[in-house]
Amino acid sequence: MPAPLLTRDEILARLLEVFRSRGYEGASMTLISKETGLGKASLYHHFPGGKDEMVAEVLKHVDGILEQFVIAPLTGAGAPEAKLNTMIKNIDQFYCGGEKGCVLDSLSIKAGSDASGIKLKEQMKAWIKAMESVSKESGCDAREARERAEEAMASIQGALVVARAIENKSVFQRALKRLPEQLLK
Amino acid sequence: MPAPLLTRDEILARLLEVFRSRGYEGASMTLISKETGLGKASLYHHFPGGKDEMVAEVLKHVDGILEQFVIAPLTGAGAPEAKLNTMIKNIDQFYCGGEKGCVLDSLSIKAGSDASGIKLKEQMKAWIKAMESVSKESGCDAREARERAEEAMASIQGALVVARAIENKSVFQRALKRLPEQLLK
DNA sequence: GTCTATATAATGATAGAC
DNA sequence: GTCTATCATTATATAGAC
Repeated sequence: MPAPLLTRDEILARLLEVFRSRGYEGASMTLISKETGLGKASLYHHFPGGKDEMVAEVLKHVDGILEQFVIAPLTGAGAPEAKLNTMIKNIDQFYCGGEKGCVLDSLSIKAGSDASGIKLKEQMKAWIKAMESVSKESGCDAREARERAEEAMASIQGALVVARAIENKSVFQRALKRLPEQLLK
Repeated sequence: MPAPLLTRDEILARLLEVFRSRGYEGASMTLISKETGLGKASLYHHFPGGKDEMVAEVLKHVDGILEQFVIAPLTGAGAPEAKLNTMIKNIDQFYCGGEKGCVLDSLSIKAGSDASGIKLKEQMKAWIKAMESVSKESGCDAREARERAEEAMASIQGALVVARAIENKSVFQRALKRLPEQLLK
């Protein structure tokens, strides 16, 4: 009985990288095997439901990242501007300064209204809601805070798309820099 | 010798829909056959190079759409605000008010630095450049116009991503509404 | 130019040894 | 828990009739 080569968290972290760079259909079992270093049989041992279960577990893993990098910083104590700056620093790191794409975008192509589609929707809404709350704290009324948060989410996602497409990370960096004025009154 | 069921332009229009909704890997020949109404053998008659050639031809077709809906309106005669409003009306129609995604995003997952990747990059740059020119016309200096245009591109792309993810087209509508103040001095 | 039928390759998934 | 070997299915692509 060989010892596990990777912890479950390490496996999920690598799966996340494969899915966000290749999408659902582009992430073949052969590629997943290569990128994780695990044989196909090992992967099916960990995820008997195959790719669908991998996606489901990766999205649960993303729940944790979202909580740690976005929700907790934004909903804790402190001044709105300071809390927002923490989130900005975190997502700059998570997206490698704009080099890497967002899994909520990559996986949304395959996702219809199935389980993963619902999950993706919930996660983006949770992110928006957290930004909405700091916007309210800064003095925006309910509707304005909501709209500013949705626009901020679009700025982040759009900057990632454009940065990848034209291979220029500065677009993402400027989007991050504009977030405070975009969200706070 | 049966008569052609579809014109080449109609075929390309349908292929564009398949690729922008499913991405490269998600668009299987079986699905493409279903969505275009053409048998696989017919598809290979029109595109001997298979899916790669389809993508290449679809992107050439997108050149025309881009020229007609974006480049020509923005670089022709007229006041910057009027020209921009024409583009906004055009892309609102092309993306069905935010219902449909952008093929430059959907296909960017498969595209590395191959031919299609280079083409996607060129097309998004051409779009940005056209918006940059109206920004300059409105009084922005070179650098500011460039940055505003990149941010406008990110606004459009991001709004499409968010609108699809949270199933709320109003995000895209508001992004369109903000484009004039975003681009023009 | 389109069709049916088929060849060939890659895919997701499993069995059984260790 | 991981491996090699293999299965069944689906994929891309082609041949040849009409």
